Amino acid sequence: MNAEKKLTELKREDILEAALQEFLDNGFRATSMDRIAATAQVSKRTVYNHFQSKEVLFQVITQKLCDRIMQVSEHAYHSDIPLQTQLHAIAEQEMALLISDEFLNTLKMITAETLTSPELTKTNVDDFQESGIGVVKWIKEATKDGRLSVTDPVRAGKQFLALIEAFALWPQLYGYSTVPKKKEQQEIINSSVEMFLNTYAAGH
Amino acid sequence: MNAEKKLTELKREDILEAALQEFLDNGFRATSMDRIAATAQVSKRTVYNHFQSKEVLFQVITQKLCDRIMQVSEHAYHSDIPLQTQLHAIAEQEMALLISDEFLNTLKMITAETLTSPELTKTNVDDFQESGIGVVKWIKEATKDGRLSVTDPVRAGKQFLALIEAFALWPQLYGYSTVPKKKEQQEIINSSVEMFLNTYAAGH
DNA sequence: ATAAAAGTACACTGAACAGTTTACTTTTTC
DNA sequence: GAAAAAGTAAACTGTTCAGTGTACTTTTAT
Repeated sequence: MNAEKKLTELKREDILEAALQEFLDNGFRATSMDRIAATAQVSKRTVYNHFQSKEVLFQVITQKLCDRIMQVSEHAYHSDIPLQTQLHAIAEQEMALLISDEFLNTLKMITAETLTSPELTKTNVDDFQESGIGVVKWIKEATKDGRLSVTDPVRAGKQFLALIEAFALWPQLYGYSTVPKKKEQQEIINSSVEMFLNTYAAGH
Repeated sequence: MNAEKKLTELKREDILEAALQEFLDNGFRATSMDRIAATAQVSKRTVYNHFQSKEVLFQVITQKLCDRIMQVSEHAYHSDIPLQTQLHAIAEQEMALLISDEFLNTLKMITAETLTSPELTKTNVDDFQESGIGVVKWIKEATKDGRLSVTDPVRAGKQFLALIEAFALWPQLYGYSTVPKKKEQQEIINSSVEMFLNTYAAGH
């Protein structure tokens, strides 16, 4: 018996790590099980001993990635702090997530697979869909507190995030723009907060 | 000689039509040249006589699609019509494009290929990138006319479009929402116009 | 009418790749 | 230390598919 971990456990981790790398780099179709085995320095048979099929391996990996990334950002509402300040913090947190390599690479992979074989990524897309929930909750609380005037909090939340994603997500997904610099990030956030409050702050 | 068109021209069109159908339905990778030939009712050799390779055929087709779809929507500025009215019309036109089957299917295909083989769709993505230009021009004119107060027209344009795309594009791309109903479309447009003018109309 | 151009059918090459089988070795467990 | 569990290497099956070669027929141009 090994003082550390069992061999079979180590092998499993090697496979997961290699597959993660390969899938992120090349996507599902373009990644071969032979290559995963080689990268993991493991025989192909061992890969199949741990994972029934390429599909299963892919799903295990994307689920892990989504779990790690999709800690639905909760944004505590504070009745004693200016809305502008709070929204600024929310925007910064959301943007930090969007521009992280980890998030973008995962989204790229899942997007590609969603558009070619939706079944493969069903649960992952469901995860992404729920990402805006934290903001919506914050908006509801600020509304209940009388400081926002919002009739459709889900729509308002989507709008706020859309203003950020337009600069910090979609252009990067398509590769026609790189991650905005710090100064530009601040401008985007300021402008988004301003637009949101101009429309939704209570008392005009 | 034929009174109509030469056979070779007809064949070429049959191939393009079949390939368009197959690529839109199944994407680049999942479409085989054998299948295109069968659908076009043409021998595979003929396909290769007209198009050097699968890549070339794909690029010809995506370029045609983009040309048809990307008639950069020009929006004439009228100094004698309320901005709200004009923006409403602009939003309606943009939304009509986004929710059209033709646009969405093309975007799905090009997105999928962009994320797996960027070289294959380079020029297409460049096209999409320019799509917001019409709105930006309108904003510049309204600003010059003193009715908008906008320091960064490109950013303002992206923001306006983002507010629409958040409801009428991205959810449909990922398949977690269907095209909004007429009534919902109007609400989205009204809200987008309102947000935009609340921030950018001249004189607060 | 005839030569050149284009099309057809179909067999073929060569590569990639998911997943299996086999015969053997190493690690773990009791 | 022996049985069972896990790993290994490598060959193999079966399939898909881009692209070619060939021998033949149809269309078009002059």
